[in-house]
Formats: sequence, C-alpha cells, structure tokens
Amino acid sequence: MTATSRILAHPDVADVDLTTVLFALSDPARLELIRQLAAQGPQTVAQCQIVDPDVPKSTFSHHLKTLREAGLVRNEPAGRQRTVTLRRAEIDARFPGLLDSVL
Amino acid sequence: MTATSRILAHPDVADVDLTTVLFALSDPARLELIRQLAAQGPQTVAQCQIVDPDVPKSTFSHHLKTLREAGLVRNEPAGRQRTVTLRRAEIDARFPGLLDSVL
DNA sequence: GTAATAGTTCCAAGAAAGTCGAACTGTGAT
DNA sequence: ATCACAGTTCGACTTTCTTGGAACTATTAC
Repeated sequence: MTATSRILAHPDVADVDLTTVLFALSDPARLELIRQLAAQGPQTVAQCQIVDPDVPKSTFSHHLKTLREAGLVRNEPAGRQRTVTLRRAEIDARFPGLLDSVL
Repeated sequence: MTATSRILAHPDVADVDLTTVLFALSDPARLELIRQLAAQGPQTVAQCQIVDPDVPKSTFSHHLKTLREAGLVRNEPAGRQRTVTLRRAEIDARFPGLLDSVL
C-alpha cells in the first residue's frame, strides 16, 4: 500500500528555464501536441494521443513528462482519467511572445 | 591539392525547420552566442569564443556548425579569419517574434 | 618558400534522449 | 470484492548529442 499519489510535480513558473522549454518544443511530436492543446483547450491524455494513434502509450507518456517537467503543460487527475492543460498564461508571462511564435 | 572550399553550406530560409531551430537554441552555450551576435553584430569566431574562453576550439566549432545548419547564423571566410553573422532578418521573416522572445 | 594563425574536420568515448513492452497503481463500474 | 480502464513507471536497448584532442587546410606575414 505505497500510497503513490497521482498528483505529479509541476515546476513553478519562476523556475521555468528557457533552454529547457526550447528543448521540450524541439521535438516534432511534442510541438504538435502543444499546438493541439493551444487550439483545442484541455484534453484527456487519450484525446491528446489521437494525433499520433500509432505511438505506444509509454512513449507518449514520456513526451508528456518532458513537457510537464519543462513547465509547459499541467497534467492533473480527473476521475479515472487525466486532464492535460497548456500553461498558456504563465508561459506568456514568463516568455512573452514565445508561444505565439511557435504556434 | 584537394581544393577544399572554405565556403560552408547554409540552408535556404525556406528550408529552415522550426524544431531544428528550437533545438539549436536549446543549448545554453549556443543561446548565449546568439544573444551576443544579436547585441554586438557580426564577429569573428575568435571574438565569439571570448564568451566562453575555456571551451576548446573544436567544441565551439561544433556548436557553430549546429547553429549554421539550423539556419540561424552565417559563417563566411573573411581573410584569414571567419565572420559569424546572425541571420536576423531571414529568421524574423520566417518565424516572426521567435528571436525577439528568446533574446 | 617557410612559419604562424584561424578554424574546421575527424575520430573515439561518455552522456543523454528516444522507444517500447511489461509491470504497476488508482479510479469507477458491476 | 472484482474487473476493466487510463495512465504512469520501470528496465533494457538503440540512437543521437556532446566533448575534446589531434590532424588538416587556407590564408597572411616574413
């Protein structure tokens, strides 16, 4: 009973590093996901995955982790599922114009 | 006499890929170099290197190659030396706001 | 011509990242 | 309670990136 929390760690906006963000965005699959989140708003992980139906869950989850740890997305429990949200306002405040230029 | 040209290949602006650019900028040393070029204009390789005097020539040259192949900088012969130039206008035209947001 | 200078390219070793199957965990439904 | 479901984590493997010494090339200076 190792009460493993479903709540994942998210960096504070102030701690978000630019080069880490740029790296996270430098992968085509990850950039595409960010674009979809920007266009369609929060989604479950399964919904996100529809973009690339062939990529295994574990691979997708890893990309999600990279984006989350970079500070770009939130990944929070929502019932049996999880909601993925682009941290738009926070990123815009920290790096004005960056998201606009890549979307 | 294998006439090895000193002229290096530079991608056309139209062929510059966003994820490649983001990757090139995702390294602290490379990003710093871009910032210096933006602030101080064209420089010789040696002048660029003053930012990080401890890094070996070969390592620095490799970073320069990454930036050049990504389409971010020009690297052209200038007498015995070489001039490194930020391709500001071209990048701004291709990805408006991107450079502004990272500088 | 010879030597010094400015840089790139080559090569090898170590570090980091991507990929994906399998095992695991928490939640909701029966 | 039990089962199915949604996702994450673990572990191993492969690939790519980074790093830096050594060799090489072109140019200018003498």
